[in-house]
Amino acid sequence: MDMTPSHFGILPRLRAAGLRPTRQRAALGRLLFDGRHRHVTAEQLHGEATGAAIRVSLATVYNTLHQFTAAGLLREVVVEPGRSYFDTHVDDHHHFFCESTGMLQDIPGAALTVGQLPCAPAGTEISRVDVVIRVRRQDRP
Amino acid sequence: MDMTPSHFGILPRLRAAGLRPTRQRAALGRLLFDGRHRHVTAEQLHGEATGAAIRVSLATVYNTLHQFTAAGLLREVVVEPGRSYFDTHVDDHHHFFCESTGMLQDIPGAALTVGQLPCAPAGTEISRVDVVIRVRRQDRP
DNA sequence: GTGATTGCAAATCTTTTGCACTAAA
DNA sequence: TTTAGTGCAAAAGATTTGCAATCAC
Repeated sequence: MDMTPSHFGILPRLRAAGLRPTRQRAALGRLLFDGRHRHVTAEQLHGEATGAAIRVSLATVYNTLHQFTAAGLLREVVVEPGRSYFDTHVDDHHHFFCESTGMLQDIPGAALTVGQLPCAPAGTEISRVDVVIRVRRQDRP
Repeated sequence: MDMTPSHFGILPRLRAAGLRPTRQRAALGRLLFDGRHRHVTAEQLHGEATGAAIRVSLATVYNTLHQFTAAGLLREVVVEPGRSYFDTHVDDHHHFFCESTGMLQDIPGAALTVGQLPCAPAGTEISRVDVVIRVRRQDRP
């Protein structure tokens, strides 16, 4: 798991991914890869950029998130209909999703084990196994 | 796992769930609970109804699917951003999702085991564990 | 310069809502 | 009757797309 802050490496990292290091991509990359594991929606990231006085259109945020995902820098997590989360942690791991707050949280790799896996249907191969543990706040249901 | 065809029992079943057995609900119920385990989107079900000469508006299909879900007759499965599937199989089980075709498929209960489960974050309790095995067609990637 | 990238606004797609109308009890 | 349920069309969100302007190389 690479937790290296990419402040200083975002440009080469974009180049390595075949993405031209534009002002917008670099700025969004710096927001995203700050060394923490983050789960953001396009709307959230756009808000952060705006708050940081970075001028980016929402459409570009969407495009960039998908380009980063295709390049393997991000991973898309689907837990709610009509809203996509992007995870800066791309290694194999799973998630808690709080239905009360909409908060997404990594499950430490070792804390969850998937035992026996079934065979994929004929003619298909497994591309990924996603486990989502849905939780609810006990106090306000 | 109750595989009883509900052709003859849909009206009492709706009443038991506190839902007035209207023409539309009964018709959609008959399409859904035919003894198979089905995974449908609102759009698909609306198409089926139309094809079967059942006049229902798409809005009513959405309302009905959510009412059935709230009543425990259906279960909502989220695997794609911007599209909800409803599963007529409400017992504990997991899914294959084919990214190539958008097809959803039940995983037989015994074929998948989740081993060690982590504790839920403080102040929360587990409401459900969803496992989605994403697969891709080998021939056309 | 040249082709990739961006911004904007409009378009698209799924889902929800408001409200007058209809039908179950 | 009385109240829940329905249809329609409009609204709401999230995401995408078309195209001219802009930027990296």
